[in-house]
Amino acid sequence: MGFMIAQRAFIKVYLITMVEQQRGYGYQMLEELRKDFSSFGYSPPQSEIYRALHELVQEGVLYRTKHLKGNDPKVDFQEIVLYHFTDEGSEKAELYKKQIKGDLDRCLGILNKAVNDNY
Amino acid sequence: MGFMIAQRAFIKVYLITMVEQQRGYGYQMLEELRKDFSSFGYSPPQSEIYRALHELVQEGVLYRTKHLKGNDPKVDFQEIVLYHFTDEGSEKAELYKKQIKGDLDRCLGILNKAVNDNY
DNA sequence: TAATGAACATTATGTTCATTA
DNA sequence: TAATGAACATAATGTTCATTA
Repeated sequence: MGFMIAQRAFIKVYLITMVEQQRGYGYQMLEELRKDFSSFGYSPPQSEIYRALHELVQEGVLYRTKHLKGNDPKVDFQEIVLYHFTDEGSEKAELYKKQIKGDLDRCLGILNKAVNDNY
Repeated sequence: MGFMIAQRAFIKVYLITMVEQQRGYGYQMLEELRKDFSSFGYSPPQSEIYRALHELVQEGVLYRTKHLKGNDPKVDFQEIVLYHFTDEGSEKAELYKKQIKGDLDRCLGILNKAVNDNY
């Protein structure tokens, strides 16, 4: 076991939740997370998002589809990658989330204890 | 800023608190921390304790004194190292603790948000 | 085994670069 | 600039070894 939860795992859980809600592609999720956490002074690095997504694909949780962003190819032909659950993906994802939930609680326990013990 | 608090910083705060309370030497503090956190599945590695203590000395917060562990040198001549605050040490330590408190709260905020958002 | 310390190895990250229907 | 990805660099750890008044 490590000390705190790994950033990667933390991000993966968010990505899973976002895919559940059909929310967007990598860059978009990155922006959303950055916005959501900016008040905490936390800005997830771009590389971590993509690494996390790649891992989820590797692990057979997600698969990818490519699309053009805009509907008018003349104006906007930027390619984006959307993510979806594979057949066993939803199940795997839930298991993973459950595991990470334990980790989050563990970290909360440790940190709360530290506050109690030292302040 | 990083993601979670670093283990080193976390341990340093505990060491400072322990030195405030005159509790023991490195190995002993290690054992105590391990015992305290065993229920969380967290066992701080030995190297981190010593590294943290060395850093606190480097930073001018603590200084060291060497002693023999037992009072009877025939029975026990194991050398131990005790730590004390330097003149400016207490002040520095309090500042450091204050800083880390902010970090702890930040981490708690992030983790609680994650639980709310994903579960 | 207790106690300290250093050396070594590895992983998780952060940073920068490359590419573009 | 938006979007994706890979490459590179480094810091923070975890693991093992050495030493012992």
